[in-house]
Amino acid sequence: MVTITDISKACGVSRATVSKALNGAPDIAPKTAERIREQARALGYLPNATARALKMGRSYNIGVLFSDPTGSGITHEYFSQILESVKAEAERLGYDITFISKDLGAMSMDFYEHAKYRSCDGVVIASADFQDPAIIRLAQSEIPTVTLDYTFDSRTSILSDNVRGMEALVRFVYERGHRRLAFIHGEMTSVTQKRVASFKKTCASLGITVPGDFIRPAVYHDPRSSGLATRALLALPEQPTCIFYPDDLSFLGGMSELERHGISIPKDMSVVGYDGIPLSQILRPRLTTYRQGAERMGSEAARLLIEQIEHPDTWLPQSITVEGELLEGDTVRIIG
Amino acid sequence: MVTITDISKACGVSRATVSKALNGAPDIAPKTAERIREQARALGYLPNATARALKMGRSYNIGVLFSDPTGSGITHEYFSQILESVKAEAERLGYDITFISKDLGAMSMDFYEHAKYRSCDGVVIASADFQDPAIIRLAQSEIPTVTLDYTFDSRTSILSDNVRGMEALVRFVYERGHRRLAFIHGEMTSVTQKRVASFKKTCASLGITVPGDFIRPAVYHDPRSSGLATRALLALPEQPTCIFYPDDLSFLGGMSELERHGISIPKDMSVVGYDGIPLSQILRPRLTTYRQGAERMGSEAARLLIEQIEHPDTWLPQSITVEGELLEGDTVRIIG
DNA sequence: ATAATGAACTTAATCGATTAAGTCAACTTT
DNA sequence: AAAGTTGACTTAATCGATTAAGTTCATTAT
Repeated sequence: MVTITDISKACGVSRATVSKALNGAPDIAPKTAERIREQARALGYLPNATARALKMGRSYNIGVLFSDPTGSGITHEYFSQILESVKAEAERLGYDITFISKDLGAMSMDFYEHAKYRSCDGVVIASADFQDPAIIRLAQSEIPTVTLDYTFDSRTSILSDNVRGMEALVRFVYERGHRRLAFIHGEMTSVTQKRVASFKKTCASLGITVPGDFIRPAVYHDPRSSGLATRALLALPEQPTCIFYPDDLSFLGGMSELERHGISIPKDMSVVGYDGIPLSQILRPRLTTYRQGAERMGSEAARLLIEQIEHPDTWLPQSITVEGELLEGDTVRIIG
Repeated sequence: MVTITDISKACGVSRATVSKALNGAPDIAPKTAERIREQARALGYLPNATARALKMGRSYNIGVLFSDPTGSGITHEYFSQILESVKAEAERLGYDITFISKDLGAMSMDFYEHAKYRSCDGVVIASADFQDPAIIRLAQSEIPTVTLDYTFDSRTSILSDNVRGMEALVRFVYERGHRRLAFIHGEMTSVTQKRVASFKKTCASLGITVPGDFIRPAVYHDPRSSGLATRALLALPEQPTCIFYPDDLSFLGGMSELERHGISIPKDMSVVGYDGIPLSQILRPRLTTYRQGAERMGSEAARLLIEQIEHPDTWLPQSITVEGELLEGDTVRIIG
């Protein structure tokens, strides 16, 4: 491995001079600096991030936390989009990313300890159980964090516009004549609460009454569970004309169930999804859904985290809401 | 930050003793070791991976390289499954993972330089252009590597059983009476070559003649391109009875195109995919496809890489082929 | 009683890079 | 000419942990 010592010997200067020259310090003669840089290139010198991190107390490495209780965090298209854009933005700003998990090999550590152990300059908490004490500990620690879709007190977060998204969907189907709307929702997280509340509120403001059994619990990203919820809806004496699914993938479970009953979309039943993953627009019929700005959420998360890392003293916690957009597919029939 | 120095002061011993005690060195009196461990716990001591890496020349960090030219490496379900299982296995063995990319912030470095810069103990090359000189440089460097779905000379690799997979699919549709098979394939990588060769060979051995225009080029994971290829096939005077798609996602493009022509699956046209991503089994009709053992490929990649890292002198390059399985969906009609 | 052995530590160097403080010669200022 | 200033370096400490090579003292062997 070529180190600054090798360069210093080759150039006949001290290691300090080499370090300064390579970092553009002002007290190095231009031609010395040039000679040093030339040698560094010739020898194939690469700075050692580890040594630099140790001395500077900055690793230029940020942690990313995906702790889906179901264990399939990054395999969901929505989250992998977020990961991809966090990664891209972080790299653009000179940071690498490392996954933060519980338990590393034999040592058992929690998220906070793992982040410290790896000297992460900050952590993006992308998908997690925000009630988990280990998550709370991390979010309340001295480590800069940015959470996605959840806000901890006095901490920075990136939020998807769940309230407006749901409102847009309800208005969209309302305008197409639907009055009997059923909503299958995911686990009762804060996001879900916002969506349910927005669904109810928008319905109410439009004069739509939603029967209690039109609101059905299911599990996010689980076609089976939304299939069951769909079946329950179909068993009701009076059926909805449009079903809201917790997310695009869940819609697929509903789709199979509807098919099994010989119900065709959108002729016999209208449906809308949520997320707007690329798949939703490849499917036929194209799903009407609300596309969350996953890409922007990821890049904003990385950007804000790094700003916070680089200006810790002047940092003011903030929440950014990233707007999405309604994708008008072919799964909502016009009634009347 | 609590360091071994703090512990050494609290216990009235030298830092060396603390280090040894915490690492279970044999020359520390059991009760001293216990006292030190007790203090470490009480003070909330966490080892510093950075310092340890600097001294030991081992970072317990492995790089993962996903460099899809289309830029959407990890957002594909197949690759995100691999990533997830590489991550899980690496963590189980005490390693963290860091993404390796070209260009980090202002510094421009290639993959090899990036891996060195971060002191990665090894790199899993999961998805890349294996002709890229930067990839070749990394794969031929002194850094331990494991490649997926490609073998560099004298290097370890994990291969998916493309030959057997394709053979299984051809035999499957053959047994159901199909004799006119069309194959839409992806970009001509080594994987594609294997699949095309296996397709042709199996057809030949079964006495099936494949017209030249039944073999169509497209692009992996691109529904649009496979849609176009599908259209071209439908324009032929004599059409196939079964279309092989390059992958499950590409099938979706074909599906839309077939639908547009009023062709129903599998009544009017049979199809098979490749990959066996979870989505393929959620769709209706369930896709007949060959499931690659993405999960095992990822965990084997991590396992072999780490073995290689930990026993560099006795390491013999090897290639492991991970078997997949045919998923019998509902997209192949029985003829006759 | 003296030497040898071994257990239980400590000393000090080291990994690679950064940086505050110091040195020294050349140049200005008065 | 003496004093001050500046430019261009060097010295040496430091980040936190590891480890080869001592050191010390108690115990055992001869």
